[in-house]
Amino acid sequence: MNYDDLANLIFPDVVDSSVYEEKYPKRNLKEGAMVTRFAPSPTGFVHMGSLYTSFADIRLARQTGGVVYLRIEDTDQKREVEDGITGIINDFNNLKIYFDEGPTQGGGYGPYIQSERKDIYQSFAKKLLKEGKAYPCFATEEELKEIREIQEKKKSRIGYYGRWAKYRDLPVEEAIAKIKEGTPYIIRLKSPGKFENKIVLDDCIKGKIEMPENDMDIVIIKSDGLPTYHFAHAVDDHLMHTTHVIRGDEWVSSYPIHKQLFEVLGFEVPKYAHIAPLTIKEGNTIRKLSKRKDKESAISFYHKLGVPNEVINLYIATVNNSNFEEWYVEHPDKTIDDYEFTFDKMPVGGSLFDLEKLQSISKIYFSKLTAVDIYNRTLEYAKQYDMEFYDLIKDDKDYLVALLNIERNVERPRMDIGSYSDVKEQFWYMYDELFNKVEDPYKEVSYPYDVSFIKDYFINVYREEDTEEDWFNKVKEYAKDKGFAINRKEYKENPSNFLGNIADFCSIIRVMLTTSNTSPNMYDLLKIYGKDKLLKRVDLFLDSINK
RNA sequence: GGCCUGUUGGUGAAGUGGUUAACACGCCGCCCUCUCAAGGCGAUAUUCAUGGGUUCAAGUCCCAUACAGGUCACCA
Repeated sequence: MNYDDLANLIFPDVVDSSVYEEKYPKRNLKEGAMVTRFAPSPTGFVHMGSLYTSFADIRLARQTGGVVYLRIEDTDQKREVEDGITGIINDFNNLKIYFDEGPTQGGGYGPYIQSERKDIYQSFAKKLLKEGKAYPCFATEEELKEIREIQEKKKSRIGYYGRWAKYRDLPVEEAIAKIKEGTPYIIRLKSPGKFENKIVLDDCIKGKIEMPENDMDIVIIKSDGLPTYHFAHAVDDHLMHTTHVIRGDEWVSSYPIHKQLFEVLGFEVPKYAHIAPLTIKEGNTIRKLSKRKDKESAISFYHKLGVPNEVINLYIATVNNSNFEEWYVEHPDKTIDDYEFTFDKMPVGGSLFDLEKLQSISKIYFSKLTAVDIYNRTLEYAKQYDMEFYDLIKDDKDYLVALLNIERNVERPRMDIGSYSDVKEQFWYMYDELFNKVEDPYKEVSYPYDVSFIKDYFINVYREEDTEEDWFNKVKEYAKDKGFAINRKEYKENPSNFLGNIADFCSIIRVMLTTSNTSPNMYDLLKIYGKDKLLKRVDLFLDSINK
């Protein structure tokens, strides 16, 4: 009896691994081209964290003329979520993020879903079995628990290794006999490593990290016949010819296992880049952004808010490469695709997720769009999230476009819109349907003097056809007549001589129309709103504050 | 507990032995201005976690301590 017998008993119907080596030849790419992959497990939807990692995968592959593919890691059937796979694929499609190869588009190195690669993993497991580099382990759950308890008591390292690995040196005959009896088992690696030895991970982002060599006899094939993450990683990334494994840094500590697995299998070890996660502050503790706990993690959160995908992308680019933001400001006409991302500019520690920063990026983004563009996108957004607003704007494009154009086509446009929902927020008062719904819109407003003259102003002075200059001259003239100072200095010198200054006068008009002390350029607002409606609003205003 | 990583202003951060310690967000002040936003000017770190050391020179290198994070599954 020898290892071959054991291997054939366990995997009788599996082809030789050399078949796969031939089937998946080295990729024909130019020097320096990176092959990367994004490899999620299908446990839910695409979230900020996935986007963050996949961003690096995609950018780096594209900018080196390489290949980026999507691989679904569904070897844990317990965690399986209904529609997990299609969910992820749809999310990426909706975000207009495309991979060169993957479950839907195919490619020469598939299948791209791990559960469909069972035979491949088993073939390589059989190879290791034959070579005596792996073995069946019959330890029961209780046995493993017992080992751990003893280890804890003795304060030694926890795990299945060395002398604790009781089935490691079980004679082949006995193993075969046990299997024939029907004893349940799994396949473990017979680790050739020693804990005392040091290995070095030369990480593309974090630099050199020294770690002890792996000596754990880790599981490679589970009782359901599927591989563990570690084993699948080695086999897949070898066969798919990944050059750079880009993944979350929670994997750093399993690097010794992975390096050993590649070596035992006779594979070339790929390069690794461990990305620090996006983190969030909860009270005083900082933790990884969680797709379960944090609303900011869900892409739908931004969609509901009306933040465009491009902005999410810009934010991710900003966090991903420390120099991107500065570059982007200096090159306003360029896009993310023009920037060259590098590993050494990626953050080593975790970066705190900052919604405020995202909003600021969004405002800059919006300030570069045309009014028509914003209108169209807002319409689309409102159709999905705000039917009331949709109905108001769908048939009167010109009106909203005119509003959006206020102070837009200038060298330094306004930056007060950071999302599609901000559009309504910004201009709601320009829609009587919305305004009339507000109960007592002027309840915070009061004046130390009678402002009834404002009606007179609108009836007798205000004219829609005036130019901005004429309009303001008339405002000044009128305000002066009513006892307001028309220049700031004059007022500052002698405030008691006046009812207020010109700003106070304008504020009455502004508050009347918008209920607020802040708004875009008033001349434009008044003109767009229209004199007839203004006269009605004035009545409403005066009635309300004179109550 | 073992192994690994990180700690620079209110926040995110640049920084790889010699700089006035970038930049961005925020906040504050002034200017401009009908308001706000934008813009302009300026302020915002006596302690680059703490303590030692190496060096002519240390945020940058070494050691210790503290704190934070990751990881030690038939989960990925």
